[in-house]
Amino acid sequence: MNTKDRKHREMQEREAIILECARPMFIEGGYNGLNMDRLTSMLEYSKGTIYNHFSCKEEIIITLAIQTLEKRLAMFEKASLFQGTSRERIAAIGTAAELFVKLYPDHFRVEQTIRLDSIWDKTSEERRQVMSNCERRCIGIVSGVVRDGIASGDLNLNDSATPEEIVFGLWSLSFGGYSIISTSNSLQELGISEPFQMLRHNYSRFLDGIQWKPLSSEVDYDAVFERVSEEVFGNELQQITT
Amino acid sequence: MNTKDRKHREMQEREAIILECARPMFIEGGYNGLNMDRLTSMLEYSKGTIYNHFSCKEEIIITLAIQTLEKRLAMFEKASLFQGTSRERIAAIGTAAELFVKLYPDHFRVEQTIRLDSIWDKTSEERRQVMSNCERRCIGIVSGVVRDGIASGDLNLNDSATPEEIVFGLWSLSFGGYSIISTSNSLQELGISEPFQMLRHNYSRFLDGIQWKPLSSEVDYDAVFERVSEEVFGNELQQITT
Amino acid sequence: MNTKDRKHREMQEREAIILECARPMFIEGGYNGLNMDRLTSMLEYSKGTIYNHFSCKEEIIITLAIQTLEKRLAMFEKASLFQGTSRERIAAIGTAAELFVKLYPDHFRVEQTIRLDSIWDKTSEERRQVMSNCERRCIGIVSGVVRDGIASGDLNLNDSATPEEIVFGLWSLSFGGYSIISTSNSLQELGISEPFQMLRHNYSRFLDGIQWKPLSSEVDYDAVFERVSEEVFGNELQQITT
Amino acid sequence: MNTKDRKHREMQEREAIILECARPMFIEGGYNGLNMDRLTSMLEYSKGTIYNHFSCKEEIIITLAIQTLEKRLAMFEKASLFQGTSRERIAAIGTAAELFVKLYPDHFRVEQTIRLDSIWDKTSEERRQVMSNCERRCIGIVSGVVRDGIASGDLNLNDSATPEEIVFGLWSLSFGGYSIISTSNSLQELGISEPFQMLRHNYSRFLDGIQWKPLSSEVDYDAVFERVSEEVFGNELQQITT
DNA sequence: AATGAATGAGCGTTCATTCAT
DNA sequence: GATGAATGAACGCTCATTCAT
Repeated sequence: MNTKDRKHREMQEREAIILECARPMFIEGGYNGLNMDRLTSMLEYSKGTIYNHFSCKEEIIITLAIQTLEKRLAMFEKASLFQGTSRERIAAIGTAAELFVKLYPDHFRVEQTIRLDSIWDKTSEERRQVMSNCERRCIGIVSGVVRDGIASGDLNLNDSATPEEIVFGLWSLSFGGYSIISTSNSLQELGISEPFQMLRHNYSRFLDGIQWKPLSSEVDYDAVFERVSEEVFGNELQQITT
Repeated sequence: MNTKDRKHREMQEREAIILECARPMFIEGGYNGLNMDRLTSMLEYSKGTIYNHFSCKEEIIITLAIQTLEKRLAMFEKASLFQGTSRERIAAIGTAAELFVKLYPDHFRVEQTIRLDSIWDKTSEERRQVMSNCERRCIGIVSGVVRDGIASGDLNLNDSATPEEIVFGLWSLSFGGYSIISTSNSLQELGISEPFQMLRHNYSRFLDGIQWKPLSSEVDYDAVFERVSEEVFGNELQQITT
Repeated sequence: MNTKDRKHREMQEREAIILECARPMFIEGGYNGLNMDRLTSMLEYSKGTIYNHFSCKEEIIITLAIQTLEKRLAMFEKASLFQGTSRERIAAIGTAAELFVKLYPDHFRVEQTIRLDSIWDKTSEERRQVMSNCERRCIGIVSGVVRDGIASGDLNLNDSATPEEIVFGLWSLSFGGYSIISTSNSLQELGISEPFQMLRHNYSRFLDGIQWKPLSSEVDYDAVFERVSEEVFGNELQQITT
Repeated sequence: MNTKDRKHREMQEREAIILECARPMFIEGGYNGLNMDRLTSMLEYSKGTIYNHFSCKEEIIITLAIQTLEKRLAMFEKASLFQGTSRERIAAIGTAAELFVKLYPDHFRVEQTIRLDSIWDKTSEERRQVMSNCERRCIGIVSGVVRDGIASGDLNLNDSATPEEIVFGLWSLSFGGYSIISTSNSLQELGISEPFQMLRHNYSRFLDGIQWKPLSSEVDYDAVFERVSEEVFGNELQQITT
C-alpha cells in the first residue's frame, strides 16, 4: 500500500510542477503560447511523461483553470463563514473575490480562453464537470447568503425579484468590473485611479438599491472590507503585499 | 473619375465579403479557427488579393471587431438623443446595448480574443486607434448623460462619487451581464429564464441605489425599454425577430 | 523622326533609372533581395512598364552586370593607349582594373550571382552575347599588350609559354586578389593593411618571374600606378576620393 | 553506453545522407534551388527530422561548405608534411589545392553563395567559427612553409615583402585561377586547353619572381606535382580518375 | 503604351502527438 | 513507466508574372 501511496503522491507533485511551468507560458502567449516542446525542454520530464498526465494540450489548460477556481471556491467558503450581518457576509464574499483577482490576476485569461478558443470540446467530460462544479458551488454560496438575508429580514424582495436575480446582479457587476480592470486601458482615461475601491462602492450602491439592510449610509463597508481582509484572509494578503 | 469611384466601391464591397466569410470561421474556432487557406478556398478571390486588403491575419480580426464596434457607437448615439428624462435616456442607451448584443452576439468573442491572444501587437497603429476611439466615444456618450442628470437635478451624487464612477458601474454591470449570458450555462441552472430582462432590472436597482430620479418605483422602465426599442430601433429590431 | 528619337531617348533614360534603383536592392540582398514589388513602389513606373523594358527579373540583373562591364571595357581601352613601355602599359591596365574595383565595388557580387544562381539560363541570348563580348574584349586588350611586349623584345617567352598563358596568370591574380579583398576578412588577420598595393606588387613579382623588361628592380611601378591614375583616370579618381 | 553510441553514429550518418542529397540540389540551383520540400520528398526522412538536424536551411548550406573545407584542410596538412625543399612543399600544397578543386569542383559555388546571399547572418555562431577556422588554418599552413623557406635560406625577401604578402599572392593566383576555370568559358576561347597545368606554371613564375630557390629552371616542378599526386594523394587520385 | 489588381504555386517553418525502444 | 526522435499535416505569407482596362 505504501508503494502505491508514494507513487500517487509523486504523480500529484509532478502534475503540480508541470502546471507551474505551463501557467506562465500560457499567460504570456495564450493557447499558441503554450508549446509542448518548450514545456518539455523546461522540465526534467519527457514528452511521453507529460502525456501520461494530460492526454492533450487542452487538458493542461483546463486544469490550469480548475487549479485557481478551486482556490476561489475555498476563499468563498471561508468568507461565507464570516460572523456578521447577512450584508456584511456578502461584503466578505466580495472581499474574497477581490483578493482572488489580485492573487491570480491571470485566472480570467485562462478561463476566457477556454471558452473562446474551442478548447472546451477537446477536454474530458470529467474535468469539465469539475470546472462547472466550482462555478456552481461559488454561486451557491452567494445564493445561500442572499437567502439568509431574506430569512433574517435584512432583505425584503417583495416578489419584485428572485434571490437568483440578485446573485446574477452581483456576479455581473463583479465579473464585468474585474474584466474591465484587467483588460481595458480606458479606465485610466476615465480618471478612475482606484478601480477596486470604486467597484466595491458600486456593489454597495446596488445593494442599497434593493434596500438590503443595513444600508451603506449606516455601516462603513470599506471598514468591513479591511476587517475581513485581515481577519479572514491575513495569510493570502501577505502573498499579495510581499 | 467614375472609374476610380467604381474601383473604390468594389474594394469596399470585397472587403465586406472577405469579412463576412472570415467572421463565422473566427467565431467557430477563434484565432486558430480563422485559417487563411480555408478562407481563400471559400472565397472567389486568391490569397494575394486578400493580402492586398489585409496585411496579415490579425488585421482581419481587428477589422471584424471594428465593424461591430462602429455599429454599437451609432446605436449609442441614436439612443442618447431619445427625448425624455436623463434616467430614461440612460435606459435608452441600455436598450441600445441590449439590442447590440442581440444583433451581434459574437462581438464579445472577437473583442476578447484580440486582447487575449497577443493579436493587438501585430495590428496597425491606425486600426488600433479606430478601435480605441469607438470605445472611448461610447463611454463619452454615457458620461454625457450622467452629467446631464446632475445638471438637471435628477441625480445628486453628494460628493460621494464622481460621474465616471457611475459610468464604470453601469459598464461593469452591462459587460459582465452580457458576458455571462453569452458564455455561461450556469444561468439556466440558476433558474433565470429571461436574463436580458433581469439585467435591465439590475440596472434599475443600481440606479435606484444612487437615487437617480425618477426611481423605478415611479416609472415603468420596462415600458421605456419597449418604447425605445420600437421608436428608436424599429429597424434593427426587425433584423432580430426575423 | 524626332518623335521616334525622343521616345527612344526616353526609353533609355527610364531604363537607366530602373537599373539605378535595382542595383542597391540587389547589392543588399542578392537575387532574392531584388524584389519586383518593392522596385515598382520605389519608382514612379508601374509593373507593366518595367516589364516592357525587361522581360524578367533575370534580365535586369544581367543588365546590371553589363552596365559596369562596359565601364571596365572603356577603362581598359583607355589604359591600353597609355604611352610607355609594354610593361608599363600592362601596369596601366592593372591600374584600370584596380580603379574599376574601387569605383564599382559590387560588380563582382552581381557577376558572380549571375553565374551561381542559375540566372544565366533565363536571360536572352542577346544580352548574354553582350556580356561575353565585354569579357572577351577585355582579355583581348591584355593579349594585345602581351604580344606588343614580345614584338618589342621586352618579353621573351622562349616557347615555354603562350601569350594567353600569361594573360591567364594576370587575370587569375587580379580576379582572385580582388575577390579576396572584397569578401574575406582573413586579410586583416594576416596583417595585410594595404591589400591593393600588395596586389600590385604581386603583379610585379609575376612579371619579374617571366623576365618582362624592365624588371621591377629597374622601374618604380608604384610611381607608374600614380602617374596613370592621375594622367589617364583623373576624372574617375575624383569620384572615388570624393 | 552502446545504445548511446549507436544513436550518435546514426545521427551522424543521417546528417551525411541529408547533406549528400542537399548538395546536388544546391549546386544545381543555388540558394533557391535547395528546396526543403523537395529535399524531404527525396529522402526517407520527414521534415521534422531534417529540422532536428539543421535548424534552418542556411545551416544546411554552411554545413555543405564546412564538409569540403575540412577535406581541404586535411589535404593541406598532409601536403605540408611532404619531404623536400621548402619550394617543393609549396608545390605539394599547390597539388593539394588542385586535387581538392578536382575532387570537389562545386565547393567554390557553395562558399561564394554563403558570402553573397546573406546566408551568413542566419547561421549559428558555432558553425561560422568552424568555417572561419578552416580557412585560417589553411592559410597558416602556407604561412608556415613560407617561413620555413626563409629560415632555410631558400627564400630571401630582402625586406621588400612580408611572408604574408607572398601567401596573399599564392592565394590570389590559386583562388582566381580555379574560379576562372570553374565559371568562365573564355578560357577555351583563349586557347588554353590544360588550364590546371597552366595555373601550376603560373605559380612557378610567381615564385621565380621572388627568387624562391630552387628556381623552375633548376627543378622540374611538373614532376614534383606528379610525385606528390601519387605518393601523398594516391587514394584521392583514384576517386578522380575513376 | 501604361497601369496595378489579381493570381496561386510555392516557400520555410512549426508543433501536437505517437510509438519503438 | 519513461523516453525523445520521428512524424507530416498544417500554417501564414511571398512575389514574379499576367492581362483586362
